[in-house]
Amino acid sequence: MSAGRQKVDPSEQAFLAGYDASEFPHPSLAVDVVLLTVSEDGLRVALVRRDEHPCLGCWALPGGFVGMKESLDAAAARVLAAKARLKGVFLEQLYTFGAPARDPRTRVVSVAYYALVHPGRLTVADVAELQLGRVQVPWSGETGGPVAVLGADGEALRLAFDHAEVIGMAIKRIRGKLDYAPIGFQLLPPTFTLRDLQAIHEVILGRPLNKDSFRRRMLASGELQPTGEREQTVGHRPAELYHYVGRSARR
Amino acid sequence: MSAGRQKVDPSEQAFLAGYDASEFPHPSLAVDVVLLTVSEDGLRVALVRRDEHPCLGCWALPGGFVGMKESLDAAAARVLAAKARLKGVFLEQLYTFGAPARDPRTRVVSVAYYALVHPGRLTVADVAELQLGRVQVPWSGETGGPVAVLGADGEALRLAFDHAEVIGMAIKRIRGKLDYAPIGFQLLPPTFTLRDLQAIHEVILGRPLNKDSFRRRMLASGELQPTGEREQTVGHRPAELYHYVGRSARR
DNA sequence: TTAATAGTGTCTCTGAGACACTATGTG
DNA sequence: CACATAGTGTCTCAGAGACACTATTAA
Repeated sequence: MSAGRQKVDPSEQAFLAGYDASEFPHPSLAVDVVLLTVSEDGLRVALVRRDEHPCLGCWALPGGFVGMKESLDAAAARVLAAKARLKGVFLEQLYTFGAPARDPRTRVVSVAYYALVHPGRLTVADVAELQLGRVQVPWSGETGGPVAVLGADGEALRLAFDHAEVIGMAIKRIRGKLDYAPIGFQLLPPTFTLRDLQAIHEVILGRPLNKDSFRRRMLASGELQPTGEREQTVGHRPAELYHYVGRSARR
Repeated sequence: MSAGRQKVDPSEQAFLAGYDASEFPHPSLAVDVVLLTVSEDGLRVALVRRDEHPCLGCWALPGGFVGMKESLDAAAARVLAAKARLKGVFLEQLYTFGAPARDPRTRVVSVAYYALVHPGRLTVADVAELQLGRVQVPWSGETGGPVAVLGADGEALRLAFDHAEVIGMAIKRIRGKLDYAPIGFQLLPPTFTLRDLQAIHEVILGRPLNKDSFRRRMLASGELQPTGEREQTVGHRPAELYHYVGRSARR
C-alpha cells in the first residue's frame, strides 16, 4: 500500500497485518541505467569502473540514488546526463532488483532502466572511466539470464553486483519488444537504409533474418518514409535512405 | 548504481556526479499487489478499504512496506498472505511507481506486483474490508491507461493514490503476455474445458475470439493434456476436461 | 565489363478465420 | 424427438520463407 509512515497509530498497525515494526528503517533506493548501442561488431553496453569497495575495479552500470523530490524517470535521466552526457534519448523502466544481499554493505533496491542510442551520439572519450563493453548473450530467444561483457582486449569484464543479470533482463526485454515497438530506430541515425535496420534487428535478436520478409514487413508497417536520397560511395548500387515517421503516418 | 551509503568519502562524492547530498533521506519503499481473478461477469480485482487519511474511505490495492531483510518478491507474497490468505499463487513484478506526489503525505515509491488466481481459491468473506471490484477497461488492445472499478452495487469505486493506473498497467501486461505465457491457466481450476479457457482469454482481452482457431492453437501448443473425463450435468453434450502440463511436454 | 548489392515478382507453406457438418449429451 | 454445445473437415486468405530475376552503382 502507499500510505506514508509519519504517524503509526494503532489502527494503521492493525491494518498493516504482518508488517513488523522492527523493519521500519527502509532500504536505499537507486536507479541503474543499461545504456545500449549497436556498433559494427555487435551490441554494446556502457559501463563505469568502480574505484572503491565493494567490487573495486569491477565494472558497473551507471547509476545513482533517487532524490526525495525526484521521479524515478527523472533520476534515470539525470544519471544518463551525468555519466554519459546524453539527453533526450529513449529511456524506459526495465525491472526493479531488490534481493537483500545484492549489495554486500547495506540494503539497496535498484530500479533498472534501459536506454537506446545511436553510437554517433556517444562520445566515450570525453567521459573518463566509461567504456562500451561488448555484450555476449549465452542464451537464445527470450530465455533470459545473465550475460557476459567483453572489454576492448577481448577478456571478460568483472561486473559489479547483479549487473550481469540486469543487462540480461534488458536484452530479453528489447528482444521481446523489437517487433511491435519502435526500438530499432533508436539505435540508428535519423536516416538509414533497410539493410542498416535489418542489421540492428539481427544483432539484437542474435540470429539472421530473412531479407525479403524483413523488407516487406517494414515497408508494410507504414512507419518508414523514403527520403528520396541514397547512400553515398558504397562500392555498389546505393540503397534508398528512409526515416522513421511513427505509427500515426500509417494509412 | 548499487553502492551503499555507509561511508561517503570524497571519491564517492566525485563519482556520484549530479547527486545532491541534501537528498540523502531516501523514499519509503512499498509493494502493492494487483490481485486479479475472473468471475462469470468479468475481470475482478481485490481492493481493501482505507480507514484513515489520506484517501479515507477510498479503496486501495493490498500493500505493505518492504522489510529491510526481505526481497521484493517475498514482500509481495507476504502481503498476499496477510490480506487475502493466499499462498503459492502466480505472482510477478509489474512496474515501479515513483511519482514524487503519488502519496500526498510523504515520498513512497511502490513496486507493484500482479497476482492471478482462480476465484475458487478466494474466500472474500473471511477477510474483512476486502472486496472484489469489477474492472472496467476504457481502452482496447494494449493502449494502457487508468481503469475504473465498480463495486457490488454498480457504482464506480473511489480508488486511492495512483491505483487506477497500477491496475491499468496490470491489464496491459497480461493482455500482452496472454498468448505466449501460461497466464490463462492461473485463473482456472486445475481441470477445465477449452470453452472455459477461451472465456478467460476473452475476458482478459476484452474481445471475442474465434472458436476454431483458439482450439487449434491451444491443442497445437502441447501445453494441454486431456484427462479423459468430461464435465458433468451441463444440459448438453459435455466437453472434455483438460489440464495444463506446461512447456516441457511439448514435442 | 564485372562485382556487388538493391529491389521486384512469384511460388509455396503455414496459421487464422469462416463455415458446414457430424457427435453426443439433457429434457 | 428437439435443442444446445462439442468437436471435425475443409476452403480461403494473409503473411513468411525461398528463390529467381532485373536494376543500378563503383571500379
